[in-house]
Amino acid sequence: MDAERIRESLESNGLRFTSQRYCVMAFLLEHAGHPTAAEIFEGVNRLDPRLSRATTYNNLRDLVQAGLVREVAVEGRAARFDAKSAEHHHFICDWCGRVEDIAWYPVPRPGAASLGKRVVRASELILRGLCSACAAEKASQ
Amino acid sequence: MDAERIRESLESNGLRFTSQRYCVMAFLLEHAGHPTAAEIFEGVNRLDPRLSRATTYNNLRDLVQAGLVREVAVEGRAARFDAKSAEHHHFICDWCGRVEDIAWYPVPRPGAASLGKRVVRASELILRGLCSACAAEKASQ
DNA sequence: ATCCAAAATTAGAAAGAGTCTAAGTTTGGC
DNA sequence: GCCAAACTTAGACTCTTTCTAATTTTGGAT
Repeated sequence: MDAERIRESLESNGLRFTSQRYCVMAFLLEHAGHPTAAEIFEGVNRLDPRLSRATTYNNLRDLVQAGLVREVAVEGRAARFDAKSAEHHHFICDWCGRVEDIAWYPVPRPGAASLGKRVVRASELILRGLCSACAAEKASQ
Repeated sequence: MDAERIRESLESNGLRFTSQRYCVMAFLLEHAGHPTAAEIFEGVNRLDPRLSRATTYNNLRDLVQAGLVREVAVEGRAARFDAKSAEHHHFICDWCGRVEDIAWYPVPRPGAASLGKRVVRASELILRGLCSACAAEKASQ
């Protein structure tokens, strides 16, 4: 996704194209490893100090609302972010908190009976366990 | 699950049976609405002031590790807790953050190829959208 | 029953993550 | 170029959770 594509995505969602917004989105596209807000702030701010912490959070919130970015809450740790590209599932490491993508495959949604009057917008499958690095470390101990 | 059953569950996981631990577990069994740590602390502490905030968190951590309690991280909000009983999925309201149970049905796990050397301990399906209260409120506006 | 070490609990301080405020700056339509 | 709305900012603040160091409780061994 180049700058023009990002501009279009933002504007079609009623968001202005600002230098800061662009940098946050570009950082997420270049760093697919699910960075935290703090990592995004540091990464962008190091290259271009015209980005504050508050704006990092504001822009992440706006990008999530616009559907361009996905947020993954991890128990007891900072949330992680993900530029939405191809559909995929997530794996969360119990030990180090790392979030990894798992190739997408279809998962059935529940029937209307068990949903009642709820309005379902999205469904996601989360796998938990040990990432390969942590599994190796545990095995060698 | 009565006191004796709770005692056995705790001891078979190497946890001592303490008054505080019991109260936290009992509170979760009686309040299936996925309370937050703060709600559990207030609820138990009101009846029996011999429970501190730190112990609430310590016990929740221990109970989760022992597999008796499930923790649900919600983006931008306090985690919610759940005494593990019958298997079920979760619905999280985008608007109010409420967590609700969805009747269980089997969900396929990914093939070994897409897992690599990861060790998968659990998988969970999370549905997102508006709970019936929030959906009704939105519709009436 | 009593003693002991390990486990658990406590209050309060501190850390970490995220939000808010009020003032200043940028954006894009006119 | 002008203007209002949108955006950004620094830093204070809130909320959730963890840590610390001292005290208490627990259950096994006498």
